[in-house]
Amino acid sequence: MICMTDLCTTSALRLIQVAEDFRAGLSGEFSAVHGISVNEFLLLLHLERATANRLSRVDLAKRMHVSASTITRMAAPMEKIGLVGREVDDRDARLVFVVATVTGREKLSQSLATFSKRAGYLFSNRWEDEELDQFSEMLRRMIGGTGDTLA
Amino acid sequence: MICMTDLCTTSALRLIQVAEDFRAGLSGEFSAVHGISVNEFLLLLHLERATANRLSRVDLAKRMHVSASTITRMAAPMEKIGLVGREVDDRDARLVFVVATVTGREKLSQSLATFSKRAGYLFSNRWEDEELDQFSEMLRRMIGGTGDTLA
DNA sequence: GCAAAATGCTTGCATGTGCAAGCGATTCGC
DNA sequence: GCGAATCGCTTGCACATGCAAGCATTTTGC
Repeated sequence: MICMTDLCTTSALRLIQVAEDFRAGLSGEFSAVHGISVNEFLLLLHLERATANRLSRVDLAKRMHVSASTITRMAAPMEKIGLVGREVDDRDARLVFVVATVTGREKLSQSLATFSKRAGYLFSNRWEDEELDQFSEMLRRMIGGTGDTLA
Repeated sequence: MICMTDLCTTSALRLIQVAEDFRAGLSGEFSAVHGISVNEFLLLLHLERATANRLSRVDLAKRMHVSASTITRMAAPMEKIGLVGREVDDRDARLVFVVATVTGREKLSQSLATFSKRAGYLFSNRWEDEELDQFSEMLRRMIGGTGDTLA
């Protein structure tokens, strides 16, 4: 018996599986070719797509579904190797923004090319343009409307 | 300029984001209501859907995109609380299969209900049945054809 | 104005995970 | 058959991460 519940469940399972497959493949190439993790890539991407190209640590944490302490500990080595820097807020001394350096933006650009290549593998030669359009639009509708989105 | 590459990239980013949003929400409810992690749930689900309802540790590792040592360390506490047991292979003494106990299957059943409920939230009231059908079929095509699939 | 609550960030501790090494069992090459 | 290579699993170590506590700063309630 196929009912709506089953279809939702199956779709959600497939969604998780496809995302994890893709991410697992990405992980190897990222560390080998670019020397960064997928999460570090996503951190740089969040910065690039944020207003003013900078984000506080708690904002980053919410967008990346990790704790604030993880952001602190992710940013430290990225500062050390010059991918990101920090900016303080004039009005609120508690805020410490994370900003991408020029080096960080270059790293993001190179990593994004790898990402796009693999994204192409994931879809290409299987789907019509129209199908992909529709798929992308469906996913857009599934992302929460907070606006703090990557795509 | 919108080209195929951009569309693939955007779709892949959205795919990852939706999957992580969903998984993050699931994680809290699973630990609070069922006392298991999402990965433990997925381990039980892999067992349920495997032929003979059992899998070796390396098979589990491949299907779950984790290392073999992680399976060893995940299975140990699950054995302790009676969710899974172990079976040895008569012909190959190296193989130690992981099998779900009755308790484990009950836990899976309850957890799957939570999963389905949240999967329903993810899709329901937004999509037509036909759209969801198509979405599910698209995801099916994106899963590698090894057959070791959950859905 | 000021104390209390809230906010942003960091740190200590516990847990989860991957990698490499090690051990026992099996298969391969000859 | 037998040694070497392979395979399945486990363990030591290092690293990543969440939670709770702590500190500094800001906002709130009065």
